[in-house]
Amino acid sequence: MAPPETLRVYNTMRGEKVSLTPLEPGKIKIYVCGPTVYSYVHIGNARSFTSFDVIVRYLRYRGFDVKYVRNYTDVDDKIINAARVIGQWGTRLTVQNDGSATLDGQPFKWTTDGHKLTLIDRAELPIDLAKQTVTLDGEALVRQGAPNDPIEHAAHFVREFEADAKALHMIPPDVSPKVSETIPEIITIIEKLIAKGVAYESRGDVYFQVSKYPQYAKLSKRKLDDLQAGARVEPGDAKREPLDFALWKSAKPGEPSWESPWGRGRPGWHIECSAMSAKYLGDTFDLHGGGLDLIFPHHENEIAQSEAASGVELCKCWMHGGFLDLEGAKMSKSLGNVVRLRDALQKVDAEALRYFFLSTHYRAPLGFSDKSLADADARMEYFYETLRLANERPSAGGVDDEKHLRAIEHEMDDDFNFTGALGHLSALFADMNKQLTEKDKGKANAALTALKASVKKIASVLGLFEDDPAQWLSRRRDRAVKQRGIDVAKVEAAITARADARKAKDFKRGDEIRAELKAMGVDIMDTPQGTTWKVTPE
RNA sequence: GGCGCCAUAGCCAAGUGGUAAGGCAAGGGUCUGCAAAACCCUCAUCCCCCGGUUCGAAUCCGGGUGGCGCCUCCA
Repeated sequence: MAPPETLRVYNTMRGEKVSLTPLEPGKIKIYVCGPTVYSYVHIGNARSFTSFDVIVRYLRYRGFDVKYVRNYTDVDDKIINAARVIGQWGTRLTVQNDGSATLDGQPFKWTTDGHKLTLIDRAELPIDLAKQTVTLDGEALVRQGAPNDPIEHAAHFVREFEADAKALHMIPPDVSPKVSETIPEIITIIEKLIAKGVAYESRGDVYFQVSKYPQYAKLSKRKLDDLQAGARVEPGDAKREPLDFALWKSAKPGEPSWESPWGRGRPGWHIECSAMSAKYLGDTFDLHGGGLDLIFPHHENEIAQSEAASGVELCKCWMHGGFLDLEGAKMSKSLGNVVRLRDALQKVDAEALRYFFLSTHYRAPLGFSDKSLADADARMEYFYETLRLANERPSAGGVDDEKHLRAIEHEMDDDFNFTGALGHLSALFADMNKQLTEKDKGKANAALTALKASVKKIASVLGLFEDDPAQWLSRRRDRAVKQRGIDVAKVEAAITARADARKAKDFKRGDEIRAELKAMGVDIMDTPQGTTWKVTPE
């Protein structure tokens, strides 16, 4: 399929939807700001990455040759801090995913005010834990046996991220560069900026001089005067002007550092993305993605650095994903209202979580709640139950389904309107169910074959329906059984007893048994193949 | 304080000038011994409020109210 001419994308720089015109016909180069790997990703992060996952999948579905780069920030203050905490307490302190924690094998209590993890009830220990606080941005993330090496700490959480991403059915990017592996390129860019007179060295640090770059803040549309007012100067900073930001930070003891023309040190936060995107995508590329919170200062600084260095536009179109909200507030590690992805995946199926993410447009806020998750899970059950029945039918040719695919493409072509597409997906499944009850089986099977083919195509875009339906349904039931503490043997005995009662025409007893099971959360279905049962998760 | 986003039925949520997708819930029906599942029907004369532009606005403009975000680390 030839890539369409009509695809429109909301460009934050312009504040409106623009036609996606690739720099090179048929090819799209996209850079997505990846995670800072100091702890586990939360579902807010996951929502954003899932959005770009579907966007990349759709661009490929549409026939574009996509090069997808998503970095890991593995050199950063947060990582250094997290590793330091672990170095201090080492293997003695662990906090499990369920919130329980131990110190030297003994359970202890902890609280968090959103910024600090406070250990309580353990004043007798060598460290005065009654007063001691751990600044981990609300994340009680301490893993057993972690060494006090920030790079190793980061590498560990890269692996954890990759496991989580895979569990959420995300496609891997073509390139996942790391800061620690891009140091030479970072140094080269900084040298270029110094040579051009927009950056300067000061006491082993290097800063970007914002006043030398007149277009600064064109993405976030701020006025320099306003920024000036709120600018913060750290005590240790050697900036010329408050708005200047660090490209290179001189090494402090215990921090990872590399040799540079300015002495040992490490890169500032923003320069890495400039270096990595240039290295893998060139000076100008098509799409740049990230969360809304990255607009300022991260992307703003990225633009300033890259464009000052290269003299050309960094990116044709800036895409920003909306936040995931928990009880009306943005989910973020610094607020402490965090649900980790891996914890969410314990409670709900990965595809149900994906469906939930896609149920609101990628730029809009998405409210997370147990109910919204349960709704998504119930919807996935409907889809999979339909597919299970449809898969029992033999394939038959002769019919095409264009209607649903075209409708979904129409939605997706308009700024990746996942949610609009999902509306048409409902129509597709309703059609499948109609065909499943159609009297003319031959005709129905031909229609179902075409509809199943459409589902398969859409599945590849949404990252849904990748499981075998029967297995998916079975896993869902297993999880619900476990959650509700249901005794499977008891359920099956009850079903047998009911079958006996029904055989004896004792429908009253049969219905009593049904009611008893219902009270346990078990629904039974009488089918031509016998009685089956299902459990709705709590 | 500065900048920006949002406000659609009981709930969630698409829809950026042409007369309100979809899902959940609810009510009715078909099927079933009864159920479940599925399917069908019903469910916003109207899109926070006020004013304006227009033949025509949920959609554009101005004002107001309410919520959120960024301005410090953040997807």
